[in-house]
Amino acid sequence: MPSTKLANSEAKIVKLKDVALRAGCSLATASRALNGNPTVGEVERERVLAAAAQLGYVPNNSARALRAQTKHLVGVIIPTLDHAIYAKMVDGLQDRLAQAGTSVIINTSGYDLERERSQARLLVARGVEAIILVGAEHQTQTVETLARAGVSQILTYTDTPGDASGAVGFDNYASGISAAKYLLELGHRRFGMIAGLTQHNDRARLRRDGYLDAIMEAGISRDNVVVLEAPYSIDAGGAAMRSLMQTHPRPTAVFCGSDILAVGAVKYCGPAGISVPKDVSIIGFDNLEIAHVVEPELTTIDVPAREMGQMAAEALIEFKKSGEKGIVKTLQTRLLIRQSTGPAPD
Amino acid sequence: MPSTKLANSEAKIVKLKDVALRAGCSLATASRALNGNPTVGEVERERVLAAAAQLGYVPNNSARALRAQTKHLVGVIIPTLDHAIYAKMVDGLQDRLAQAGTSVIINTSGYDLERERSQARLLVARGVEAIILVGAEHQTQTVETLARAGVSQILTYTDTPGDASGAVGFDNYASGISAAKYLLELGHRRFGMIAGLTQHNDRARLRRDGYLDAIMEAGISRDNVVVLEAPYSIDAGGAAMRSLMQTHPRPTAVFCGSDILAVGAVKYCGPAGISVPKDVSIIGFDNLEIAHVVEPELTTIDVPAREMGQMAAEALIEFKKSGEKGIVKTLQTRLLIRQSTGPAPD
DNA sequence: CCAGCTTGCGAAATCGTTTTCTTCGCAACT
DNA sequence: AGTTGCGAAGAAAACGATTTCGCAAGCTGG
Repeated sequence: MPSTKLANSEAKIVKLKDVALRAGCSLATASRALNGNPTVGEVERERVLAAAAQLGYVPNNSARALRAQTKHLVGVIIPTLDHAIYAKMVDGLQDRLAQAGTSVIINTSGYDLERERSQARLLVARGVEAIILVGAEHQTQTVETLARAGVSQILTYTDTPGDASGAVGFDNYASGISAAKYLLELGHRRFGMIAGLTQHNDRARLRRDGYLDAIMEAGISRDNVVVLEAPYSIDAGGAAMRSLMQTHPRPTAVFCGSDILAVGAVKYCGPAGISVPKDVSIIGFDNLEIAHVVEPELTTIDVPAREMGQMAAEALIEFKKSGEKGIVKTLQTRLLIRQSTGPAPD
Repeated sequence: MPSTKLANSEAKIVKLKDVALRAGCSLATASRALNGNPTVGEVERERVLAAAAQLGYVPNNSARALRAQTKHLVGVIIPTLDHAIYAKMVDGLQDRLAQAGTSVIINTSGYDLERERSQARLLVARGVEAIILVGAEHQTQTVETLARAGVSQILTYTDTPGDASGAVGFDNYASGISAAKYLLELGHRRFGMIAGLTQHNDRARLRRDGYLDAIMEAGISRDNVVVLEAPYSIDAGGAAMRSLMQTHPRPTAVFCGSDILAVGAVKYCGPAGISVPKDVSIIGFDNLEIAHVVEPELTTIDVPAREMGQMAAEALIEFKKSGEKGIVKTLQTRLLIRQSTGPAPD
């Protein structure tokens, strides 16, 4: 019944038919003109384009998708938008995909792979053509659901695609190694690490393993390195640092799995009478803005998050064209030396 | 052919017709059964549901959306995901909307209203049923496009809905006043402000105006307050602070339109030999994480960003039910007094 | 000058649902 | 008995685009 609602009095939606009418041609021609089909003449095309512009025509995507079987829609599932590192990645992704006329639906899993799975299913129902995930570790059900629905997957923050269509990221393990090497060069011999929670998080795990392996490699005894885990929050980082500083002998260098943790660690030291970097060196990860704000400024490993998002978008586009699985784009992380690290105390 | 299914290369898509066939009923009945329409008998419904489950039926969202004109899809356009304040808002929004079975498409405008307009068009084309915008100032074309497409609009970060369907936010003007009042109470008489770029940004403008008006109200001469504008970045905040500190006589209190700017300001002071808060008091806005990290910790105005997102979601749901335009939900900002403010120097 | 090709365009089929319209049967009322 | 009312379910009409097919010119080459 038309009388039920009359909130929007003038809500006339302009359809392709209206455009065609205005341009004085058929629906078919209008459609072709707008889609850049070369079989339509120059004059006619101009007329259609002009009409569309004048009327402010916006094509109905559902109809288009229904008929043409292309939705120009991808989903992304990240742990949380709260952390700048993921927000930046999504920003880059979104930016690049928008240029290709593709929209992005975002879901957050809160580091919970179970929730990730249900989000994935939801996205499939929504008809996304592809999905962007973080990390290499996922439930087999997630992967299967996606594969069965013919949804291609791009992994980020990792350089090992596994069964996915592609991966865009960096070598977490190597990054851990580089942190260790730098600290070893500075003469440190007793190490600590505040890792993110490694369960169901391959990135946190690999950073830790790289760090540990490089230290072992240098002939340091496993007794001289203490590893703690903490959820990604400043407070948790501070708490972990406290535990670390209570061990005897205490480490002179601490590598943190994220700047968030590192900031917590640094902030703990001041009031506790521990000097950074004189008494203890601290390295972060991600190169967030806060790394620059905290005192002393944080030595950290820079992760090009925005580029990663952009390149993920490109990998996706590339994959859709070529159909070749296993595209890998590796980005480089860089150790940024600032003020939170220094030579080992005597 | 009776061969049930090829491995997983070419999975046959099961349509409603298949379900109906299997359940031995018509399309219409199958549709009704699946949608919980009460006019279908118990027995029939069970049969349809069973058939759908067995076949692993997933409705084609495009077709459904096309016919039923409901996509369970909303768009949000924010300036950038880079700033935690917006990321948090989106996070809250997404969270709450997901519970209602609605997905969110995110676009970023980079504080550019022109880009916002084109993003809006894109979202309309995608068929979003509503759109969430930031602030009250938008191009008339944006508003028109949305109105014409029958897309409801919810504004955030503002409490004045204008022509939109609703607004969820806070009183930027009043927040500016409260900052000024607090500084006046502390005895300050010469004021500075580092505002965000106020062009096309009503929020930045209102905060500034509230601040200024409250100061004037207290009988302070306009000569004793200097207002600068800066893009939202730490460096720009620092640069603005430098300019501010070079005026004579220089302000003893500075209000910044964002914590980002305030952090830049605070960071500038240390090396410049200016003590915060002894020589100059600084107030931020947003209560970002960095406000807590910088030394001294920042007095700031807390903006409940995540709640704002959640409430925007609720406003939207409410609006869809009632159809009443002009829902306004006002949130309270709070002045959080920390260490970057103190009594005016003698 | 005509067969054969290309080009430009319109009519109509199509995508997979939801929703209206209709029909049918049966119980209940006048 | 005839009519009405009602619940359940099927047939067919939307929804708004794209795409297939076919037709009518306008060429070209033999």
